[in-house]
Amino acid sequence: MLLSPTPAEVNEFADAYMRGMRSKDNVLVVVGCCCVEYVGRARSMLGWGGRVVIVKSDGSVLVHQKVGGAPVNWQPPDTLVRYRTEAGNGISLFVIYSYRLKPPEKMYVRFKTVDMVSAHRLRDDRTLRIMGAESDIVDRIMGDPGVIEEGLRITDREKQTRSGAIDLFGVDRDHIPVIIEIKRSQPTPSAVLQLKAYVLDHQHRHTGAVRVRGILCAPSMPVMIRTLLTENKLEWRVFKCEFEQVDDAQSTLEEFT
Amino acid sequence: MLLSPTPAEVNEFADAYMRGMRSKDNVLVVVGCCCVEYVGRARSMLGWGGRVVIVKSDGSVLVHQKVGGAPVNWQPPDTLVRYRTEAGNGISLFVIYSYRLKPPEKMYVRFKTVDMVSAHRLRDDRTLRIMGAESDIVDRIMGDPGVIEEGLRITDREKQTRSGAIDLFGVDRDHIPVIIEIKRSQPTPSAVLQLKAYVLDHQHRHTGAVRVRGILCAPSMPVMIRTLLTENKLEWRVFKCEFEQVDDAQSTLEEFT
DNA sequence: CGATTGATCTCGAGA
DNA sequence: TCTCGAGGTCAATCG
Repeated sequence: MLLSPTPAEVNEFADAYMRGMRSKDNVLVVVGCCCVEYVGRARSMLGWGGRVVIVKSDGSVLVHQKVGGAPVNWQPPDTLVRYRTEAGNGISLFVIYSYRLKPPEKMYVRFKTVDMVSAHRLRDDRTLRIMGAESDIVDRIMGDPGVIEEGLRITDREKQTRSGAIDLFGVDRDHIPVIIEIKRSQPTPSAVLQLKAYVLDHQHRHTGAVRVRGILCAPSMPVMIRTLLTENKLEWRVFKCEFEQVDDAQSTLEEFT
Repeated sequence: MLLSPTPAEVNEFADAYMRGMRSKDNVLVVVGCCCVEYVGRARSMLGWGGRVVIVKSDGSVLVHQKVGGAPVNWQPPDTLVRYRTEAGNGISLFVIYSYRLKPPEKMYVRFKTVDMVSAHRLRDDRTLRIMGAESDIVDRIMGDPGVIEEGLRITDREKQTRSGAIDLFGVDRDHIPVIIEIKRSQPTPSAVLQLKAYVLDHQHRHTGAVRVRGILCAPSMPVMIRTLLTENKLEWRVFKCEFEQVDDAQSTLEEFT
């Protein structure tokens, strides 16, 4: 860790900690006044300002401004990273240069001052375990079909068809078959096409005047999607699954006053 | 900046630098062994491991593992952040707790050891200037319609229809109306549907035997998309905007050997 | 390897 | 405030 180092010192430091095979677990953090230039699938320029830059040994580079959840500039993993010093306008600069070929893109992060640079060996073999995926929502609806429609009864889950797997299959209160397609995020037109394919497939297999309902179930339903559904004689339900517990919301709010 | 501080010291440090109105420009960086719990739109758990955590004064919290371009856990801007110490299993923990109401989600980052904590005042009023967005490509084509087709004349940009906004609208050399949909990245089936909707909408409004052409313009055109376009009597043009300079690609490659 | 799909997407424009 | 579409989307999965 160095405080207010010269460009040459940062350069030496970065090379020392991020080069070689032993650096697999290492991460570099640089805080200072820099500008950023990106050329690749698009092109961008960011003028001088204080930022936090993270370089990971897998090649990821992240440039964070003081605001915003996303990096203002970045390179993805498997990018080649090199450290340099540059002489510009009489002052010396520390440069993080990153480059990759597919697609061809490069990024320059040029520091005119560095407040702090530090390297850290991160020992970490854990991966994120996440709950609330589409399958979990299917579980929830199987457990309580009433959230979709009164009198609905689910008979199959992940029912296989030649078009793929139907999320849920059942019958409504009038004994009419219902095909339900579930999306945990905002549905796309392809979700409508998918549902339509299931319905058509079911009608083909049960040749005759069998009526089949198709319902798209998602947390939101854009107008374009509603139009597509209506055109295809399909239905929709807006359903969102919340995981937040209400119990400590109150006490939490009090704490934040 | 503190090296190997106790949980109480980190807590005091974080509070001191991140509280109050003067901290608007401040960013906190914490490196250490932590675990993360998230509950909200989904739910997740991440076991103990070394990570880099960034807290911005706009409320953003980012948890980065040693690999990957995206944070493993995060909270977006406008999240409320509080620092605490917790006693767990005989050891003391430093905790970054963040919470927001819409949508309700919370995240706990619990540190059992902290290698380094630092706070930085980032002076930065610059915003990213980006070139090559979809609108820039639309500009480019407006300036030189010939890249799409000889004799094409553009009459409208962002022309509003009931189905949404058409990127470009014009007439070809035979005075036949042309609707152009532009994608800066690989087109999806929904782009075809969108274009089809515009064409149908135009035909509905101008009832009669008015012929309208629809052209999808993108940097690549997968076979499936070509099939869909053909089925819908639509056309396509492959058009890509290059930004990469070839000049230093060679020298760059040599440097990385 | 490219093609497709989901995401705690993020972010910004427009109603 | 909410909706909706674009993104240097990213990242995982599938053929």
